[in-house]
Amino acid sequence: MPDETNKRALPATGWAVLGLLSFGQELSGYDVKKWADRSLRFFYWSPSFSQVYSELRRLEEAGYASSRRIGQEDGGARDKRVYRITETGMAAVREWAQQAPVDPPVLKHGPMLRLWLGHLLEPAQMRDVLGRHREFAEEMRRRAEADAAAAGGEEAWAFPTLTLKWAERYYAGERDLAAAMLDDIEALTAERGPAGA
Amino acid sequence: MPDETNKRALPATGWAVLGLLSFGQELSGYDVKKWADRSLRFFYWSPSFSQVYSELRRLEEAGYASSRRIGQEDGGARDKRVYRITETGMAAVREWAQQAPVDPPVLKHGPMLRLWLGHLLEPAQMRDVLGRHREFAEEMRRRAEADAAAAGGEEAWAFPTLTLKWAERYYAGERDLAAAMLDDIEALTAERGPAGA
DNA sequence: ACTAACATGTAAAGCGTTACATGATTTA
DNA sequence: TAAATCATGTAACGCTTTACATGTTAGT
Repeated sequence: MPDETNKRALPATGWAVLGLLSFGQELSGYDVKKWADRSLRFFYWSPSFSQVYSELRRLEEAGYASSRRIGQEDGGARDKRVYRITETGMAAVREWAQQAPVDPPVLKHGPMLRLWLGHLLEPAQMRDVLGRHREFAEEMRRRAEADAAAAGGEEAWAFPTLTLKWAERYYAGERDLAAAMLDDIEALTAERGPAGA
Repeated sequence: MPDETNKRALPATGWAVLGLLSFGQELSGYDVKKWADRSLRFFYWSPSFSQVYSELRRLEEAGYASSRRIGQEDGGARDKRVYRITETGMAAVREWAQQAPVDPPVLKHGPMLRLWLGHLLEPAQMRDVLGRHREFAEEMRRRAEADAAAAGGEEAWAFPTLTLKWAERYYAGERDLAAAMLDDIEALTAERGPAGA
C-alpha cells in the first residue's frame, strides 16, 4: 500500500484557511477572505482571493473539506460553491495545532528597513516615515479594540477574542516604539546638527 | 526613445541587498547573506543564499552594482565574485528610501495563529506554545542587545544601531506579550475548568 | 439604464525556498 | 587522508500576487 493518503502536509496558509472552517460554518471563498481580513489580519497576513480559492480546492482534494454548489433554487441569491470541514479535516487541523513545531514569527518591517538606511535620509524624512507608521499602528490597535469589544463574552469566540486582545497590546507597542525611536532620532540629530556640517 | 532604462522597480529584497551595499563595502554573495543574518534579520527576514545571488545579478543588470571576479592572483583565497554599488545604484536606493510609500509591516505570527485556534488545544499545549515563543523572543532581545553594544558609538553605524535598539525593545515587548497572554489563558481556563466538563 | 460595488473564479508571472552540485580549506 | 565546514552557485519547485474575465446586485 504505497498511497498513505492522509497526513497531508499543507502550507501555513492552508492551515489558516482550514482553521477558519474549523469553527464549523459553511463558507464560500469570498466569506473566507472577508473573515480572514477581519481576524487573521491582525497577526497573520491575509491571503489574496485567488490564493483562498486555490487553497479551498486543495483542502477538498485532500479530503479535509467538502463542497457543494448552491444556486437560486436553494434559496441563495446566485450560484456559488461553499465549503465545510470534514471529520478528517477536523482531526488534521487539530493535530497540526497540537503538534507542529513552534516557528519564529516572520516579520518584514518596511519602515525599519528604511530607517536602518538612515544615512540616506534627512531627519525630516525619518520623522515622516515613523509618523506614518505610528498612525498605522494606532489605527490597527483601535480596530482590534473595537472588534474585541464587539465579540463580547461569547463563549465560542473566547480564543479569537484573546488574540484580538493580544493584537491590541501588540499595536499599542508598535505605536510606542515608533514614538521612542522618534525621540532617539531627535537626540541623535541634536547632538550632530549643531556640531556637524 | 522607448527604453527609459533607469528607475527600475525592485522587490523589497532587492532594495534590502542594495541597502547593504550602500554602506560602501565590496561584498560577495556570501558576505551579503552573513551580514543580512546579523542585522536585517531583527526586523526583516533574511533571504536565502540563492535569493541573494539572484538579486545581485539583477542589481548588476540594472546598473545599480558592478562586479568583478577575484582569484588567487589578487590575494584572495579562491575565485569569487564581489559586488560594489555604483553611483546610479546609490542614487536609486537613496530615492527609494526617501520616496517609497510607507507600507504596513508584514507579520506572519505562527504562534498566534495556533492560539487563535485555542478551541482545538488543551490548556497545557497553549502554555507550551506561548512558553517557547517567549523563549525565542527573549533570545532575540538578548542578541539585539549584544549586537547594539558591540557596535559601540561608531558614527558610521549610528542608524543600524538605532534599529537594533528598536529591536531590543520590540522583542522585549513580544516576550512580555506572551507572558500577559499566559495570564489571560490562566484566567480563562480557571473560570471554565471548575465549572465545565 | 447606467454605474459602482459585490462576488466568483482563471491565467500568467514573479518571488522565494529547498535541494542539489561542486570545489576549497581546515581540522583531526 | 578523511571528515567537517566554508563558499559559490544552479535547477526545480511551490507559494502568492496581479491582472484579467465574467456575471450580479443595488443605488441613482
